[in-house]
Amino acid sequence: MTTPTPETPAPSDFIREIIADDIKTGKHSRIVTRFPPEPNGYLHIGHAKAICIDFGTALEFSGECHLRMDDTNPAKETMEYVESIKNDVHWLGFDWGPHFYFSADYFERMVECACELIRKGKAYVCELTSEQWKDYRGIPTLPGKESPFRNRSADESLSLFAKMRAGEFPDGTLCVRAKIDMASPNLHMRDPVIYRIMRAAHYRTGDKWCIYPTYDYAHPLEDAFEGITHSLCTLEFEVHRPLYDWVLEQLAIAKRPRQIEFARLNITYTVLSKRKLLELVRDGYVKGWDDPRMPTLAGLRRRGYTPSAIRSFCQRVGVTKFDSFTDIALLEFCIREELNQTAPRFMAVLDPVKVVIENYPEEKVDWFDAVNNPEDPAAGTHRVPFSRELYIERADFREDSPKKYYRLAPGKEVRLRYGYFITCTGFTRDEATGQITEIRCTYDPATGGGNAPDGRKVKGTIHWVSAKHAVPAEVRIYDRLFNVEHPDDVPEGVDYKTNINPDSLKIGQALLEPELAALPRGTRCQFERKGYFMVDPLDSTPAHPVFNQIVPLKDSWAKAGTPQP
RNA sequence: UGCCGGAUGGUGUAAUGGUAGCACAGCAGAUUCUGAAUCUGCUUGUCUAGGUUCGAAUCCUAGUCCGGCAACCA
Repeated sequence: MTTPTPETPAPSDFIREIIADDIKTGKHSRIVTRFPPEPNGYLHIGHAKAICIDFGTALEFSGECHLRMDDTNPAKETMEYVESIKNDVHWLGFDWGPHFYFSADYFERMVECACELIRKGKAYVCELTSEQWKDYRGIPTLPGKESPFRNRSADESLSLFAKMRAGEFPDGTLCVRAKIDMASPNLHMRDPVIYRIMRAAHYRTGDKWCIYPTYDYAHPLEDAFEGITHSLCTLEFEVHRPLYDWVLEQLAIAKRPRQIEFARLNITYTVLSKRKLLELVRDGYVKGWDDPRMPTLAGLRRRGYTPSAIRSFCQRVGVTKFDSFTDIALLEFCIREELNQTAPRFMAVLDPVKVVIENYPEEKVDWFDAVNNPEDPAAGTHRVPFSRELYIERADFREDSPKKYYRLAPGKEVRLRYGYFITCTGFTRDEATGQITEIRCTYDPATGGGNAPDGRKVKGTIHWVSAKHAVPAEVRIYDRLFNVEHPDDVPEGVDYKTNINPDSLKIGQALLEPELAALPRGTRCQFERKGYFMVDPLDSTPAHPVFNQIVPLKDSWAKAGTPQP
């Protein structure tokens, strides 16, 4: 198994403590974990947490982690999902080596185990319909009653089970139940179904089977077959643990894996349920599983998130049994933290307004050196052209000039980054729309490159592009998909989709400095003073560059509630 | 009114009977050719009530609140 470089020294948590203890006491000499997704959807950031726990702990303890498709329900599973899962786990930075498995490959062994349970009097074929079963099962506060088929002979059950497998009964008629305890306060122990009849083509086994094991029965077996030592899963399986243990006990399996549960990830302003994500894709609320607004790994990847930033996030989130809600600001922090160190800087104007430098010659062009990354001197510099007509950000000019405002305004001087100091001498406005159409300035020829020989300071530095060198590009500005912290938190009868943010995608035309327009697909960079962007890996072409905003830069000026003086 | 689990600042997470710490967020200031980054400082917390103890977030008792569980889903 290969490893991503650890972001920080190994964290500790209650699961790692258990494992460390198991090694110390000699219970296990080598640990084996597994990540067992059902291939019925794309992996999302919640899975990333589980992957980091499953693969991460195995790695730290020099063990191994298996990737297993938990495909016991053919109705919802497809090969497309299998491929996407493998791709995403790999992309995140983890490697399962030769340990890639399918539950479906264990079906034969599982049937043998079921027969053994029947022979031992621990399971039986039941003919109650699921409707009827509701009465027998009882409710949490009252015990259930036993199925009339519960005490039929093992031989009879065995024979019926064989016929079930042979396809002699319609879907949903007979089933195999574990014989446990109809009075158990834990509903999962009231003779749960372990095999059901379901005629559905399985993406891996085709039409070979018409009976399929249920999760509760299959999972402990798969874990045992693979020699898993620690079976890590989310909290909702906690009440299933007695059943997990029961199955392994009845079959007298010597080396029994231990199931340990941790809290699943929740993040503000997003939903992390496969059902809902599928709905967003299927009903066109987003443009696919890899829509950059989606919390799927495919979406985050397309957006420009890095595997290491996601791993860093998962580590910062921690591992506990407390059902928590993590602030999406933490995820944004993680990607900014990394990109600040690694992303080259360029200038791009997203909402352009023209500036004319009145005292700058018509045909002249200056080429200035721009630092690629102030955090990394080794990244070098690149050249940026300056000429008489420029574009600056509309928001970097105001007619009035409130206190603490140090961008461009009539009579005020600012620095054009890496260029000259300019002073605004006037502007024209379209009277019909009220929009500023052109800003007039003069420049100080002594300030080339952005430094004043007389040592005078300007408080404001703004970015710009030379009009005649500017390259137009499409920019996609993404915002959170939901406009409330807890999109799922809706009153009875209200759908979570009413919380969808209608402005989660804004497409604009930006003007880029020439070098920026030449970056290859998939390149991450910073638009100075705006944010981190990535050249879209699919849609961008040299003739039509497309940039996705990964995350904006923090903006304390905007936060100060600025627009108002 | 059943079973299982959980409760530490706004959020997430440490402290395993001995000074409640870290991160994110927020707020101030310094610095800055990115109102970014960086640096400094600050605000805010042990669910409640009893008990054990020299000493309790931690142990005990009783409550309160929150989450999960009644698919032939996983």
